Amino acid sequence: MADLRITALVAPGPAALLEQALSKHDTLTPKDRALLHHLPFRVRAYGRGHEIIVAGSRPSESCLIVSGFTARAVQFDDGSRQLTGMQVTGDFIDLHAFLLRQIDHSVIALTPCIAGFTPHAELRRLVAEAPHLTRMLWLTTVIDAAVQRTWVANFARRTSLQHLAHFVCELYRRLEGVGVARDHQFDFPVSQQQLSEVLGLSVVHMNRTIQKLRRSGLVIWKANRISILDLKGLVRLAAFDPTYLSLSREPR
Amino acid sequence: MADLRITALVAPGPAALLEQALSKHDTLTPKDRALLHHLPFRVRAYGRGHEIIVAGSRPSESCLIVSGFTARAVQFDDGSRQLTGMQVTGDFIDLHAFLLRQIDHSVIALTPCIAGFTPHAELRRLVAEAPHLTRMLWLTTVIDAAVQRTWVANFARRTSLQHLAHFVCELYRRLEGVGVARDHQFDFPVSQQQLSEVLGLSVVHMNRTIQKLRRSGLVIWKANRISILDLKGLVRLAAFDPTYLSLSREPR
DNA sequence: CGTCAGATTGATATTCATCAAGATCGGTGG
DNA sequence: CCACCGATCTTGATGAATATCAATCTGACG
Repeated sequence: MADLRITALVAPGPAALLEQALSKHDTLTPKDRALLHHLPFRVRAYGRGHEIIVAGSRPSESCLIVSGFTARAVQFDDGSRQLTGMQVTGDFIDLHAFLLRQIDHSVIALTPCIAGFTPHAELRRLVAEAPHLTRMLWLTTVIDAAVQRTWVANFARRTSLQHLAHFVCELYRRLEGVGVARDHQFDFPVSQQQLSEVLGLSVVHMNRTIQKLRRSGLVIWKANRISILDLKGLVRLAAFDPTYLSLSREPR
Repeated sequence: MADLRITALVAPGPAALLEQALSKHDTLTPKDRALLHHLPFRVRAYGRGHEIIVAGSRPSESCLIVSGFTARAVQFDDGSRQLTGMQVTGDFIDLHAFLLRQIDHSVIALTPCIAGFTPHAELRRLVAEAPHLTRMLWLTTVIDAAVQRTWVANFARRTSLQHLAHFVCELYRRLEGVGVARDHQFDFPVSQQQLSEVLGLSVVHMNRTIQKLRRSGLVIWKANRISILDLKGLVRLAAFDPTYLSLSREPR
């Protein structure tokens, strides 16, 4: 609890993070920014492996990641699960439930996480009053979908090595955008077991694919830290084209 | 051209289809319906294989499918492509471009298609004036994303037979919802080549997987028509749970 | 009847899952 | 300090799933 309070003082709060994230896509008016900063956020911390959003539930709040790595999880009958996407600092991960009502998947904390929650009633007010901000929030869900489209293509047509390389490229770009990665390096405290659930591989094959990527000399990956030595080479290997992340600032 | 005019007379127009599609998720007010029917739609026909939306372009209109099957396509450098989703009658497939500006993928006609286009300026007006309708349109993009999440899970964790079975289940549910399928049957004039691009398999393996599904006795699949003999069995094989399609009508 | 696209079959190579067994490392109690 | 433990990472061996290559078959249609 003491921990939490300190973090809240040192790091930007949910509203500031959201402002930063949205600003990557379009310029916000002073009125937009004011509205964002009036959104009330309840902040909560989660331990590794905890369920932040429970599949099948009907939340009355939507959730924004303040720090840590989370993943969307689809449960199977046999108890196994597939992680279908990763979210990082600044991602407003749960606008879905605002519209879906009943949420079809879980969101779990891959690492210790801090999340902020804001009531659907507030979002509803925003939609009624602030068309531009509404489009911006809508945009984040559409980009989320674009990322998933890319993931489908990766699963279907790329080798495991290319898939992993693409994953690293995407992660770096997204983390860089929120200031969590720089100089081609970032912390990635996610186990190979967890990563295998993201990439849909067995743990053994995940391990061998990571080793292959290491031997390629494009990255150094050890002790929960990834350093990209040759970003151009990695991008070429992954056939990574960041268009789908919509990282240009333009009128929306 | 004559063909097109006849179709427009016989079949429901874009606005009526959109009304029907949105009504699956929530009750529309008379005002909502009036606004929808005031949306101007430009209607156009496409031949098999034609590109309805071109990747990288910046459309000024958004597109709704009036009839036929379309797919989103991600192009690779080597000229091959992966189809990352299928759209059917009533799907407002291109709300994305309204927000993304530059569209990151193509949409192609898998069969002869009719599409309706409405200007972004009209949608923008709608967002400013009709909060409920805005949420409903937003909802359709979020459901689209939910479908893609499910696809990721299918690619990652299911056998090709289960994947195919899941695809048939989803397709039937969606076609049934817009009145294009009934009595556990529907036309599906898509070649195995095209389907292999959807499921991410080689054509040969696609063919063998279809044969396996036929031999299971759960479906009859010939001459571009699919008849589901044992829907329960197919659902069990596919582990199909339609929650992600959000087909319940409730306040959104 | 010839042609062509689509569907099918057989043979072989590659990728990946699975099972089983170490190796490494940080932490913990004696 | 050391022995032990559990979690994580790594390695080897084997079989199943899938891609690839090369034919052949089928039906629609001019």
